[in-house]
Amino acid sequence: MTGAAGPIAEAPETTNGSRTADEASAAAHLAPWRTFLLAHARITRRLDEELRAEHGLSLAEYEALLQIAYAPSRRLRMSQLAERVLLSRSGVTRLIDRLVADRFVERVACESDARGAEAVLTELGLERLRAAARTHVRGIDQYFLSVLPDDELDVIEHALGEVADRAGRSAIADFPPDCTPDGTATPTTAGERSVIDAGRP
Amino acid sequence: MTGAAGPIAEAPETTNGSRTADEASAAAHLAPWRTFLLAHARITRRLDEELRAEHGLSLAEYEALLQIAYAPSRRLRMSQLAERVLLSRSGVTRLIDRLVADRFVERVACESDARGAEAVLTELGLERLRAAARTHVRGIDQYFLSVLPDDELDVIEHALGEVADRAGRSAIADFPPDCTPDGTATPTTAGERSVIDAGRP
DNA sequence: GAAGATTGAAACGTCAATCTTG
DNA sequence: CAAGATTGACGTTTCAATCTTC
Repeated sequence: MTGAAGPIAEAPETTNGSRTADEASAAAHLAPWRTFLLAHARITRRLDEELRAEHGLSLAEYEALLQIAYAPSRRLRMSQLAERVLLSRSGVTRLIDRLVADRFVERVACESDARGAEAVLTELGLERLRAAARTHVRGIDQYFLSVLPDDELDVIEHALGEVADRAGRSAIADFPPDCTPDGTATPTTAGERSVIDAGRP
Repeated sequence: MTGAAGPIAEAPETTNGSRTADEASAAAHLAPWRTFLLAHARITRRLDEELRAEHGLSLAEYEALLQIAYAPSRRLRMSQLAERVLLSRSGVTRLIDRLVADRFVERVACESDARGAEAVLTELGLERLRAAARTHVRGIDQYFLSVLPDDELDVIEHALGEVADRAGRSAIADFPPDCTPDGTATPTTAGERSVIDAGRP
């Protein structure tokens, strides 16, 4: 397990029975991460497809409408919307452009701060949102919530909350906890480590 | 909890003390899903930023190189690559275009099937991959694996595997398990249900 | 005709620069 | 000058159409 050769080792196909034990432990270690990626990609795609097919809304558009609907007076400042839908400011500007073109939202100047703009949900937008919500709730239940027992959902919520929190702290500054200049980094993800170590004599 | 008014109810601000109990149970029910989205967005962005900054590779490019490297003879058919990196066929064509331009990959005709093309990792590509793998492994450890105890990782892997599986089955056909034509759907995601129910007299 | 791969057109998102207002 | 929002230029990804080979 130490001098892991793995599939990226120098010798093309065999060095000494690599591709069995190493490969297994590698896959096992990376598995949670790849499963996480796969689950996200699949569900997200499903929800998006179903919303488009049944209501002509992308998932991003739906989530924007929902966030606006949840805000007081059904209106929300652009930058706050950006935070809630995980998009850049300019991304939100353009998303709202589309929703305005569809008459689901109106863009109005902010009274208290003339620099600001607010997105206000229209009656038409609310109707569309209500219809789309059925589809979206059904999808989340079908593909996520109803698939898992409550205790597993609890673990996921807690664990991924921890994860999101860890990844959310300042981009720079908490960088080199296990990354040393001389290359004595301490990666523990066995699978890809073979990629790293393979080049060493 | 039944006639939930929620924040999307007809009356602008009050109907009967909505926005406390309803709001709380709504948020609680949706929380695992939103946490899942947030965690994915944050980690993915971090990994991508770090790979770009330290090695000039996007996360997608890195993952493509890795998949090719893991394949026998370090070569992979385009369509197989598409499956493994969760991209469309045309997406992969263009991704490989970039990697070819960077000299990390060569595109060669498939011997056994003249329709096919294979992406072959170059020596330069392997070197870059090895360097980048350090960064990537460090990131996954730092933001994901090392954040969680093993038993939670096990739950996540198992649970999200289940989820990915459920969302991976045929797009059509397994649609209407809890969606009836007359609108008696059974959404259980309390939060957004208020959006749905609010319009009813 | 079906499958593998590529291409053109378009959708969507980001960064950097800009404009306006605080 | 800092903050909110928008715009222009650009990169990436997808869909639909196409070309080639099975």
